[in-house]
Amino acid sequence: MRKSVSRHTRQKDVMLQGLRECEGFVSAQDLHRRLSDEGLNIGLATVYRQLRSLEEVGSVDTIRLNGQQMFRICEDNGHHHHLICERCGRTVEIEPPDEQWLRHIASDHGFTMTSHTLEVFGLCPDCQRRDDADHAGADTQVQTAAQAGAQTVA
Amino acid sequence: MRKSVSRHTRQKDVMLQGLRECEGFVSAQDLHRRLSDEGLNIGLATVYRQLRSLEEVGSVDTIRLNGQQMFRICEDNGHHHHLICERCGRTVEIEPPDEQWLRHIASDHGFTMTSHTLEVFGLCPDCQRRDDADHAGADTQVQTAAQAGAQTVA
DNA sequence: TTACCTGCAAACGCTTTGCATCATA
DNA sequence: TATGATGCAAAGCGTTTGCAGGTAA
Repeated sequence: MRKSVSRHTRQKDVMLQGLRECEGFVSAQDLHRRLSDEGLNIGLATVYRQLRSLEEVGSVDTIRLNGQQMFRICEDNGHHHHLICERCGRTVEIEPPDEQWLRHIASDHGFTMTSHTLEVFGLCPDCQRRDDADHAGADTQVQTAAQAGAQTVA
Repeated sequence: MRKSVSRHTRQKDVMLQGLRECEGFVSAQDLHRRLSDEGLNIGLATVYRQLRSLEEVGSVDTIRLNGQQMFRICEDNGHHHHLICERCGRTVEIEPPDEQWLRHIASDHGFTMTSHTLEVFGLCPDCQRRDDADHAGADTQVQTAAQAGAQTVA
């Protein structure tokens, strides 16, 4: 069993560049489209493969939103959580909750904690403003895509 | 615009019964298979449709695990979170984190919080024991399905 | 020259939908 | 009897994979 060495390719650069240009989380498909629009040709499969390996190494962190996996570059390592705008995907990192507390809760039930997720969804200042403007005109349809999405709990 | 009235059907009963028999979260497919095995015929599409409407009403809560949506009956309303065994899906409800704190964090960044997720993954006592037994034999492959799954952050 | 990486397209798994039929109220 | 619910199969969607050709080292 030989250890394979990762090679440097144009596509990898393109990927990182694309990720860095994003403010918040992007889906694989969006990232691919965005790169294609810039004329930086790269296969969709490659985007997925690259994102997966970046995830494994911990260079991107991911969440699930609207049935898709969303990715965000993350140069620093270490565990953190996000405050996410459910409209535009803009992201702010927030401090982790008290992990000791979580671990404690787990062991109270005989569980050994291995991991946890915490995501806070909301509207960023800009989208809020835009939202208010919209409401001034027509004010039906309160439900947003993200709220309709799976994993979020009110 | 007339309000449509929900009808009582055999399938709905079967669904609820099936859900009640589950200790933790089940996927739609598993639930369907489980019911079929019991001879309670019900279409897969119906299972999905039913789960969706139960979710809308708040009678089930859901999480995402391994790329599937998992469902769990939840007779009480009110927001809560879960401690989930990543091996067998067994679930324990835990108290919500300090929501005021989350809301505060959000507004610190100009966000309006609309929702949040918190899931704690681990091994339940039983699976832990089973795991130890396995390790006594072969002790390779540490990675579990759930750890490899998307939304979990180490 | 080796073997990792890429692109394409086909395959996949979960979920949703169109439509004809069934059955509740 | 009217119309919401169901079942089937097909379609949809995001994601993964097989494979032949490309390319870094």
